[in-house]
Amino acid sequence: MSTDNQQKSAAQRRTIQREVILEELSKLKTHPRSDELYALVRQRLPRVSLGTVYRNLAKLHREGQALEIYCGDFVRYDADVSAHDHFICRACRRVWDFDSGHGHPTVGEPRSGDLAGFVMETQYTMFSGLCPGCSEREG
Amino acid sequence: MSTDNQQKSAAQRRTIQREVILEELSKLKTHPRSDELYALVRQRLPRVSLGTVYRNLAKLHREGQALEIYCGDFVRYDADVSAHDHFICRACRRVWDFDSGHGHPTVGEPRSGDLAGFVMETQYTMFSGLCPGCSEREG
DNA sequence: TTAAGTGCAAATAGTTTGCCAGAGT
DNA sequence: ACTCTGGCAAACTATTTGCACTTAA
Repeated sequence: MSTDNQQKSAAQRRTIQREVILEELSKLKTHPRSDELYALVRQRLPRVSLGTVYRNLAKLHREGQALEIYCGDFVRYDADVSAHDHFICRACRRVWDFDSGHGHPTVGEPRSGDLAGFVMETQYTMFSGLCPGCSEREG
Repeated sequence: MSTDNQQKSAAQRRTIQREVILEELSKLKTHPRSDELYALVRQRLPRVSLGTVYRNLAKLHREGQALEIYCGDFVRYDADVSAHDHFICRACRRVWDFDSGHGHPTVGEPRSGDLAGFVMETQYTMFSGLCPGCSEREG
């Protein structure tokens, strides 16, 4: 009886804010924090609020247009949603893209019987250690 | 000239608090949050404070006796520090141990030249999706 | 027209920290 | 004794949310 085939997802409106947020995020390879991205977006939209940045990042993440990287203290964002992993420096906490070299094996059925029933959707590997700069500094 | 061969790490004192915290954490396979662990420890040490739980968990983590699992909203802890990965349910946010089946390949030299200089220390894979209970509920 | 989205500010909540008393070695 | 630790409460900070106003469709 309904005219749309979408389950019931509310209509999405195109806004300059979301557009600029995704554009600025896409320019970066640095996996910015929300406040770093906020500063950039503000240069183009001086009246934008941090709340809007958060709301749109969450939306972009839900739609699969952005990755959320949990770093403990905060979240970093990445507009590159292709299959890749990350390296986080334990000293400076910056994040790099990292191609682990063993690819992204798709996990089929888990081997142990007691894992039956789990629906696997995503997987991703986090590497950590020291980046070149910090490894020099720390010896 | 110094009598100890430790670099300068302050003397570690053995305290009941840390002992109980590690004991309770070790009993669990549920990767508790700090507040869940706090509730358990409190049953044995009613006057313990949440700050103490946090301080000791951080200490245990530094010493390699506990894992910190970043779940976005909060941190979960695990006393099993052997090589294993985790599955997090995106609906109920609970965490399970998960043996991915492809082991923990040690990453040798990164293949791309521009990754030279990175010191790799740890790596670990996070799986996510729906647990059996939530997958039933959500269809 | 109308409801999704925004700006703003206040509220949340997990975690950290300063301070002084208490306990391990 | 000498200091690392703990208890307590206040502080911090990343993130979320309520509300009235805008604006895309």
